[in-house]
Amino acid sequence: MAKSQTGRKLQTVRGTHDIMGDQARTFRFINQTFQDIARRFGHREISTPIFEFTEVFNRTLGETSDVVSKEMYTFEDRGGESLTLRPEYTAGISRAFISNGLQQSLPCKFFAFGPMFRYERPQKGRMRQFHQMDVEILGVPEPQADIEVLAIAATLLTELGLMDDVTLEINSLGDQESRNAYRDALVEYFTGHKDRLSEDSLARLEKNPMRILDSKDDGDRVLVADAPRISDYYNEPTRAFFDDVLAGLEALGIKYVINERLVRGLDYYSHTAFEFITAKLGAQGTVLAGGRYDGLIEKMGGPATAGIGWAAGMERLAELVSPELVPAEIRPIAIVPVGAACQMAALKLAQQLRSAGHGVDMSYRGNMGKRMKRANKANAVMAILIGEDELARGAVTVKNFDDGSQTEVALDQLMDHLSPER
RNA sequence: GCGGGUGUAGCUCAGUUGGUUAGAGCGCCAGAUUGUGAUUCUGGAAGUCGCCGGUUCAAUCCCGGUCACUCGCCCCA
Repeated sequence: MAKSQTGRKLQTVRGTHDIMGDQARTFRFINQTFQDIARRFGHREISTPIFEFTEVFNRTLGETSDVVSKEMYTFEDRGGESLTLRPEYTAGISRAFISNGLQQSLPCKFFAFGPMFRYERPQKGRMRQFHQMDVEILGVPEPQADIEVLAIAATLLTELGLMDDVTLEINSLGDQESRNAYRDALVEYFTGHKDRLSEDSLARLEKNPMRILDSKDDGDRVLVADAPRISDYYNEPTRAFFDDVLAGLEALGIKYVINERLVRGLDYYSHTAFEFITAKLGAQGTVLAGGRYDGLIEKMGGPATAGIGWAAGMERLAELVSPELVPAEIRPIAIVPVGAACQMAALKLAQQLRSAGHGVDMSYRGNMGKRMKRANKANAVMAILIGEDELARGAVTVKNFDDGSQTEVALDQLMDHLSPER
């Protein structure tokens, strides 16, 4: 292993990775599929800075959330400002909405992607720098937005060939009134059973009681089984809203499972919350998740604006996507000059073909045999051999690498000869 | 932040009950083949056995620490 001058191993920072080779190709495929779909749904790209003033995140995500309390990459810049590398996209997009006065142009439909940063213990499907794709609709309080956003998700997972690997779990956290009523009931119930709660859940009871519903502790699960159910606390508007969302999913043929214990980690959610979950990734089964956050923008100091969106983890998706679906790199045409005298002619031809849109590979040194080897390694479709003999006749030799066949083609007919191949 | 597993060549892995020159396959480079690749044959380069310390006449092997990876918990995409 190579070492730096300080004698330390030259390696990436824990939980970060170089993305290259097949993984880079898979990422590109996923991202292009995502962007294409988002545009079809009328979403526009937004790209916000990778870091923001720290308040942007700790105000919106909730002081007690794990992300804020222990996972943020926060640092002071040279001017003494506290800045934070973004741990998720919604807060930054909401900030951008306010900063740019976009209430003038509601509704706003955005898509975004890029790296996120969370200081966590790395695990399968969990890194300190990871990549998300994100979709948001701002300014639509109607359930139609929930349905649309879920339709984008379902389309994406379908086109990535993952719909069979994944289950959509959905829940309604209710509006403020329903949520508060339920929360109170939960606290009362669990407080009555304090002695039987796990240590973790005792802490949750203080910080975020709804999290107890998610506990993996066996003792907690027994208690949770008899805990009050959120659906019993829905008020009429909440019930009607959730029913509309579910009816929309049914109309679109999107299968779902209602999970009344599904809660989200970040404070800003209300009404719809959902996760697409897979069993194929070990402990990190959530591949795409989101929900409604109607109060967030107002809480940040902007105009009261409804919002709903989701984020999907690229690394997690990439682990699931079948390699056959990922487009192969384009196979280049190799240009092989035979002898130094043909170097310039080869260079010109390469430029000509590249300008015409062909992928062209030309190696930098070596005799013909070497260059042929190199061309083969580059997975070229064919080699164009340029030698003095052919050149004198105004022609080149075209060799097909797949069947080994070889023909002489006049230079002025070369473009036509190549076009059917591309 | 907590617990388990792992760390030998670019990659996948053998191996040494502690002993002097640490191996294989793949890959890479070169030659057979200076106007023909993929096949075949021959040769070569490449390792401070993750790092630091301890035990020992002797450590890649045993012990401690550390770093990284990995699996799980917390939490999350």
